[in-house]
Amino acid sequence: MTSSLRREPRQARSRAMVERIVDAARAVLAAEGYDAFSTNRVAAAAGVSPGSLYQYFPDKTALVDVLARQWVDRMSDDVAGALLAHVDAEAPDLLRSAATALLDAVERDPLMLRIVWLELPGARNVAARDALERRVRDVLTTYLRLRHPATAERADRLAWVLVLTAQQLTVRFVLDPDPPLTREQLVDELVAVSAGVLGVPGVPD
Amino acid sequence: MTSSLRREPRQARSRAMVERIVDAARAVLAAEGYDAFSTNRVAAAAGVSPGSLYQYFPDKTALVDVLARQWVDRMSDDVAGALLAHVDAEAPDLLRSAATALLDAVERDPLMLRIVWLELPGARNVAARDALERRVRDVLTTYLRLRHPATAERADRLAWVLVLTAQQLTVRFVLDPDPPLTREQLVDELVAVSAGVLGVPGVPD
DNA sequence: CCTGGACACGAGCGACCGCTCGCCTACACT
DNA sequence: AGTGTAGGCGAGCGGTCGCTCGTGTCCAGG
Repeated sequence: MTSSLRREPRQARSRAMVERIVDAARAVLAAEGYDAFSTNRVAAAAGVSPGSLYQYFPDKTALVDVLARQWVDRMSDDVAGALLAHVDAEAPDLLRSAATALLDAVERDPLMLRIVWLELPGARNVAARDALERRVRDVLTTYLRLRHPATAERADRLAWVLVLTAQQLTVRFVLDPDPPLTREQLVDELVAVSAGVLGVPGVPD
Repeated sequence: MTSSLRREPRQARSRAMVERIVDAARAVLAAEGYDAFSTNRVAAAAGVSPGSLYQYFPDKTALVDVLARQWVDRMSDDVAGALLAHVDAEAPDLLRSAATALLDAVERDPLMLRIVWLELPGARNVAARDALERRVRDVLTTYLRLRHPATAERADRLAWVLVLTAQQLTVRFVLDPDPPLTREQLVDELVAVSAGVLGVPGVPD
């Protein structure tokens, strides 16, 4: 991966400094929102001078990009891994496992979720979410082609619908301070939606 | 409704000025994004001095709020009206009509949709979307209780799921410059999702 | 001990922002 | 014409921001 750093930190001390800056950046963002996210503020929070910050990050957006990329990578690893772990199950068990795993992944870091989803300004926000969606959608499309050949020729459409739907419901559930349903109810609804789209039986009810 | 204007414009000339400012604000936002949306820039685009702008708007956010509120009002009128217009149909015709009407409404002003969804900064963005969602969800909840009494006790949950899902799919479809499905296919998927959640037959296939 | 260069520092530059306020014009009314 | 006033005007204020660059520090190699 090409680095977005201005100068590659070669010594342990330099790498520690970059890490301190990134951690401080995440802390400022989480605690005070994007409005307070100025480079001077981040440098101060890291106990570092603005000049030092700019030895390693070419500009402010590079710093945001590092945070967003870290989050997207971890999040998509979680989700993709969770889906692949249940590949061998049969529907509707598969759907239920996948829904639960997805919800677990989304719930793991609500602070950064809120930041990436709601705080980052337009362009960065969209880029991060797109990267996450594409990764998850690719995994799902591949799975559908392999394990659900009946829907093969519309696998890309189905993956688009399922990813956007499941993402929206889980994210909003986690971000909602007072959600109108419980975790278990949400999983039920996720199963119902997926079953409806896939044309497989969800709950025999 | 309480006005967010600093001074209520009483004469025709004043009202025309407010309108010019609001129109210019929308134009700047649409053409150059929120980064270029400075009060000086808007005033210049309206052919008006910054001082005049601040005779009617107490601060910058008030101007954004007017734009957002106009959009939310029109959008939610469209959606709620479209839903109520098909109240008498039977599923799955009802679902198909509702899905089509929803898509029509969302497609009506893609420019402002993009602005409210992607450009406005966090807080304003969320407030506008919340207002829209609540309005549509209320209509849907009422409908479900009346016409779908079998699901009455979970009507609020169902409305939450349906509104978020349909909203996400339609909005993303409209904003996506190269969507992976056609309009007709999207309507089909909306019907399938809704049918799955409601537990009614969607397409007899 | 001397020296050179990598690195960290932080005051501050230049630009732009939201917003104000004293001035001036235009018009209603005498 | 004279005059009071509502309202439009725009230079510019106070402040913040992203970012720079001259200076100082520290340490490795001779």
